[in-house]
Amino acid sequence: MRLSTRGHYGLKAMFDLAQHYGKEPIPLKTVAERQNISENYLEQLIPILRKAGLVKSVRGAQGGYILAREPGKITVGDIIRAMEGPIAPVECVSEVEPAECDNADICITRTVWARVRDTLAEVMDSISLDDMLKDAANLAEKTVSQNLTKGGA
Amino acid sequence: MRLSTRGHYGLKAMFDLAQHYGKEPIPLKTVAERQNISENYLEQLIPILRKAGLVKSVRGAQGGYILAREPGKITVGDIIRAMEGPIAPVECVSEVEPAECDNADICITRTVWARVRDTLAEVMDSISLDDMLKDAANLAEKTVSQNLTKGGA
DNA sequence: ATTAATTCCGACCTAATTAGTGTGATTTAA
DNA sequence: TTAAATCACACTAATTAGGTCGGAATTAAT
Repeated sequence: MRLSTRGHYGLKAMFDLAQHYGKEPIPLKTVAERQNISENYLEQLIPILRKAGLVKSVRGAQGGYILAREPGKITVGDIIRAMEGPIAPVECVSEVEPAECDNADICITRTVWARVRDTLAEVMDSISLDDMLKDAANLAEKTVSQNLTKGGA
Repeated sequence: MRLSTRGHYGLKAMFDLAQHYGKEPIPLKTVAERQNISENYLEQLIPILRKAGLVKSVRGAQGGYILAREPGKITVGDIIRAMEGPIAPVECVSEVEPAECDNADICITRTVWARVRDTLAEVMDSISLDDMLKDAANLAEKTVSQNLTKGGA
């Protein structure tokens, strides 16, 4: 039940773009450095996000990438589906084109996986990049107050 | 976000043992045939379940496997953890021995994965083999009434 | 005692996937 | 014109997935 680095790095990159969301495109090199990902590898991953319509690219000098929509309108689910394919603990309950199974009508494990799939989709679709930005802000605030407490007294 | 066949087959096998739970051990061959799994492969998987304390084996002729506890006391989570290792969408939020990460304190994607992990664990831990047996009974009943409707009229 | 059914154990195999690296062409702002 | 970028494609090493195979050890039934 593990994600590949594709999904992991994909979310990291998208979150980075969200943190620096504006009019200026962000070069991949910058994202790779900030997120500590191999630039070459990220260069191979980002077309997936582009083809999925999640980022826009600007070619040439001063070019880079920008989120295709506001951070509030991109969810973790969007990103993971793009990077890892449809959510499907097992093929026979894939969100798209579920594999045929001879005894699907009596298979109980199948209903278990369907429930897992739905739960997974629900939580991923419920978190947007904007939610993550807010979390980051909260976390930063707490860290500051912790530091104050530590440093103070 | 996909399960390997290990988890998939593991649950199938355990469900089969639950469906025929009693005093008599069930030979692996029977389970493999009923669940349509390669016997050789299942033979390689079942020791994992045994070592995890989920099934007991009886050697020799008329031997086989029995659930180590009542179906109500074995959950999907137990089985999946045994077959696939600790639940962890990414290593840094593994249920056991999470991998060290230099910037864990400020990493927001990490909190996302932790939430996914908890959701996943929650749903898997909430379903026991006994629940699955009950589902199967309900499903069978509906199928019968459907058949009656179809055949009748 | 023998046989047949069964678990148990470990070696082996092939194909696919993962997680990259590397090279170089193309585009474009400065 | 140059330097900073995206873009496209080929290559690779290591790991995992999903098995197969052969045979030893155990034990109920005959």
